[in-house]
Amino acid sequence: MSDKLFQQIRKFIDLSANDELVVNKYINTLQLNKKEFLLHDGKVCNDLYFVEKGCLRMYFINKKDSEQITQFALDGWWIADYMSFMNNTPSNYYIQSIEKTEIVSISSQKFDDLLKELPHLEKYFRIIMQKAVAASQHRAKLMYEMTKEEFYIHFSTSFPEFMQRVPQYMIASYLGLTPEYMSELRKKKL
Amino acid sequence: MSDKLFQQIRKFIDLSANDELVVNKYINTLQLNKKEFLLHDGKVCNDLYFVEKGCLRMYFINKKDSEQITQFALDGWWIADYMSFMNNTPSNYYIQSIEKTEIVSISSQKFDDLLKELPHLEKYFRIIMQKAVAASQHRAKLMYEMTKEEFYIHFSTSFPEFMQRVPQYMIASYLGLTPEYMSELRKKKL
DNA sequence: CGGGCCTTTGACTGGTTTCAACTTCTGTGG
DNA sequence: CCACAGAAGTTGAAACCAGTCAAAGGCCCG
Repeated sequence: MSDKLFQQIRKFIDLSANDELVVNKYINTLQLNKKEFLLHDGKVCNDLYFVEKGCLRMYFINKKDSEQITQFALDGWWIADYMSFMNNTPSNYYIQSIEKTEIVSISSQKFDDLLKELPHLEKYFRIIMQKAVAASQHRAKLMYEMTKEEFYIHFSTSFPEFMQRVPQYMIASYLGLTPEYMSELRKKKL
Repeated sequence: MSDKLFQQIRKFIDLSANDELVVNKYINTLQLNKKEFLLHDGKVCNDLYFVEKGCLRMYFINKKDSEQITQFALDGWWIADYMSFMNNTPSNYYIQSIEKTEIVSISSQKFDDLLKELPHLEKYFRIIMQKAVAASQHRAKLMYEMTKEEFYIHFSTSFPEFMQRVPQYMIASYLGLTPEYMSELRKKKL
């Protein structure tokens, strides 16, 4: 069910068996097949999503009417449009499964209630958010210092298994380059 | 002293006069003149910094031996190299004042101690981090969807007062364009 | 008042995108 | 289980956004 989530929480704070029961009152679990949506443009991002197993992508539609991927979420990652989530404003993003995926979700209302009932979970989420900030600082640095070619090589050597798992055009989009150019880079490196 | 910090904390949680005294045991305040450093390459980022008043920049040295700015921090913002802060690993960044600046700082050790003594501050920091994640999602989206020219126009119209406050070459660096190209864009828009 | 840093200008270059056409893969229905 | 339509990936030519380099001008601060 939501084993990986509890396992992860326990990496950062103590969580009693009873706490676990409490958490279970607030969360939902859902099973997604390939290409199912958790969020789409125009809707408020009412939930935080935790990937138990599988893979999600987050994207928006750019001016040229094509999908621009901004994030992937793999096992053990939380994902949401946080701006929309916090302010209850409509999102411009889509969140969609790339493969069969198990999700734990919690609505913003229940998130508040849960944290009221179990305040020591604040620490877990504070750490998770802190890690997310660290990760985005790191990613921003990479994008500043690397050319597209270097960024592609960096990514493909850092996450070779991931390259197998998702279609090329999605990786190209995430890396901010065209499928055509990525194809050229690929050829060059084989 | 650290008025703005307490004021900000109270926007998100209750903070008693006594809590305030406790916090004061853990934090430091410091006054910086222009161009003083809080962090430099090779050093561990041992503190979180809160800008009471003034302006900081965070940058690293790229392959071409020039400064690449990744973040600014204005009044009311927290800044740190979170990767270095959390893992106690050496940073590749510099954090430096751009003008006369008042800072509140807290070391990672004292940060932990403070949160142990006042656990309900976890909520404040959770929210701060969550906002930081939201902001970086937003920034990433802008960088994906805009050309450099659009990004420059967006930035200069969104923060006109800031444009006056810091040298052009720093803004160019932050926006990821050369001073020469930015100069060209400027001319075009006047 | 002078030196060095910041900004501007213009010519040239190249990394990356765009477009269009072609090939290969994949999944769905008959 | 095969066929075939649409999706994904490749190729090559042309165009362009933005960087590089070099040199001159402006301006701040000691």
